[in-house]
Amino acid sequence: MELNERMKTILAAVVHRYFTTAEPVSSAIIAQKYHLNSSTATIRHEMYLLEKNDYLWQPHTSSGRIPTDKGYRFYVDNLMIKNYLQEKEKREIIQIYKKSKEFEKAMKITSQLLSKLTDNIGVVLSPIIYNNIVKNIQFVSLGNNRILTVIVTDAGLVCQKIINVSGEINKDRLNYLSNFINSKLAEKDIDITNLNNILLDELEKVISLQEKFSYIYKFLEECFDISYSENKVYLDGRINLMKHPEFKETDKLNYILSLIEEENVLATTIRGYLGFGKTIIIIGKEGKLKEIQNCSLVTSEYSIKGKSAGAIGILGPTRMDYPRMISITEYISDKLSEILSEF
Amino acid sequence: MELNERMKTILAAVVHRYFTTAEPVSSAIIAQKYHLNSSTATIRHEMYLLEKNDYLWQPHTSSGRIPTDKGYRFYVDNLMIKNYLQEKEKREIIQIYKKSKEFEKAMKITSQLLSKLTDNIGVVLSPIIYNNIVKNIQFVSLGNNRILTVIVTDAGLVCQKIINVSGEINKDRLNYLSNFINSKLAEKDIDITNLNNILLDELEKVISLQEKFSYIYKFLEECFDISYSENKVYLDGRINLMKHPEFKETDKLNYILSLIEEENVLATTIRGYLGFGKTIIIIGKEGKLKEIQNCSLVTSEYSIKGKSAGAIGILGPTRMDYPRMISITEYISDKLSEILSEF
DNA sequence: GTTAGCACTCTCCATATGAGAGTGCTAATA
DNA sequence: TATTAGCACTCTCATATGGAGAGTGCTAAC
Repeated sequence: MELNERMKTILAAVVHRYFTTAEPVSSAIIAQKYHLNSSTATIRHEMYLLEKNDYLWQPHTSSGRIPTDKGYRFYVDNLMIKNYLQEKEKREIIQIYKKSKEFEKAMKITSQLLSKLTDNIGVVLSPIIYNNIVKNIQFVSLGNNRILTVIVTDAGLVCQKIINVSGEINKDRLNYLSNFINSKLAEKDIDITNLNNILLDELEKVISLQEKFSYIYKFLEECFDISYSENKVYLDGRINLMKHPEFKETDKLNYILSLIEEENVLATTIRGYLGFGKTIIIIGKEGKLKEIQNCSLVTSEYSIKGKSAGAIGILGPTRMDYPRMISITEYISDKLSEILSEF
Repeated sequence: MELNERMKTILAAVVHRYFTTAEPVSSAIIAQKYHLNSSTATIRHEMYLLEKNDYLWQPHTSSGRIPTDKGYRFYVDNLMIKNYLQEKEKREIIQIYKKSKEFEKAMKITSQLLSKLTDNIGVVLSPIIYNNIVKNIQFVSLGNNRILTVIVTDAGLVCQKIINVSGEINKDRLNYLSNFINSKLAEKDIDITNLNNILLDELEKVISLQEKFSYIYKFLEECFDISYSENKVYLDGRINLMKHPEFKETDKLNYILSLIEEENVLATTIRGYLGFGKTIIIIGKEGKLKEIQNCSLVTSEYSIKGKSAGAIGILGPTRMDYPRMISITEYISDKLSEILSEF
């Protein structure tokens, strides 16, 4: 069924009013506050039709209406008016980012900003570096048979890993190995997923058979292991959920937070939406995770030097101010892209 | 007033029963379950005296009794029977720690273990390195005028920091500087707080006046800045609070969690108790933070190679199984000490 | 010093009641 | 045909009421 103009106006009004008050919206309120030139009876009739078509629902007969997931979806896709952050807000965000001279800090600040500005949960996925070309690998001997391996990629990402070796590696040998590796990296572009394949092959040509079966080879294998690129998740503002009346009951809250505590599940879900567009909005049951079926997720990709690197997002009740959530998420992801590209 | 034996037994019984059921404890229950050879009337009389002396209180006349902070304190100091973890539990903990080949992971696992085993919030403070002697400082050039500085201490702690330099530093010069610094470090023991004082003085003798006023000197200053030793806090199990009936009401929960979200406040508080003994127990209002006045904190120091390095702890309602909380916290802090010492 | 007995207090739960908000339906109207 | 006024009906929510049950405090007796 095609919605007529009045129905669209009413739907938008219900979404807006419900977001504002968190109470079912009555026909009278719409007539009063949204200046439709129709009587409550007419509005009621339209609402009845909207309900029959699954855009609205009632908690019980004789109560006002609440948007369904479908209602929200229609609103987001067709009715919502894009919101732009005020210049003042933008300046404040930039100001806060000035403190982040460091990668970890930038991630943390981002999740804090998201949660503070939206009163929801802020989520930041650390950059994935799979598609990054490795520019340089260095070894730093820390003593006690520990070696710090530092990998620098073309996008400027730095990955570190301390490796415990089961025997001593001579300093000169370590230097030789690192020089050899870096000369190979200079010769051809190798991305981080292929380190193991390509470099170990090359190294086999220059290391002795004895070394090949010793801890030195084991060490090299561990160096090139892609588990560098840990899926780190930065979460902030879990408490914010409690501000929303839909989570007044501790059970519901508990249910959601149990998912949140398992940071990885949420991260994997968000990664699953990567590549489908700059900003993705998942409303209620559209998502697969049953713990957050009365929540919506607004995610936005960020990039480093033009390469898509990760995503940030906010998680809150389906009853949210979508235009604002989207503008905040997008603006922050743009800023984060800029900052990470400068690092 | 000196408590007689029966009063002590009754107090211990009330603490135990109240911990188990979270309901005010009646005289009848104590007579039944704790095999005192006295009638309920007698027990009631003793409870009346305990209440008059501030060891117990009643939510209302004609309800059972609940321990006060003073009651818990007396129980912890005088009545409680030390609890030892079962061998099976110890093995499980050791098993889980086997996954932690890495510093960050060890910290995270520790906070998870604490929260899972105690059903409370697990807190882990990262090691402070102030009293550590610096063994070695290395510079790794990352390109784009970024230099990774790695400091290794005698306890084996590794601190890293990426520094953005405002101009290029010649590779040989960087090598010279690092060699010079390391030779000085070998000559005398310098702890991390004194890096700035001692090394900059020494360096002034070997760098040119031009360098002294350039970005190179600035870089060195930043290298030796002790902000390396960031007070990182690992928190786990915020949801656990909700399992406890005392936090059923969202307001109370909110109040506490607002503190928890400010990780640093909690960290600073715990640091404040460092040095007063291996295990410190703060019950209810004994603590200064008003947000957690109906909570108790059990903290235990851990060390690295015999040097006190930091603390772990659990935070939960004052109504907790103190003997078990203590044994878990202590056992885990010992294991953590071992693991960090091996790194 | 201890205890049986009992009146008294307070909570908690189920039930009842009425006001208020909002709808659905119908018949009248433009 | 679309819109609207009017009204009966439904459901929630806040408040009041009463009775059962748990537990105490007190007193008198042992």
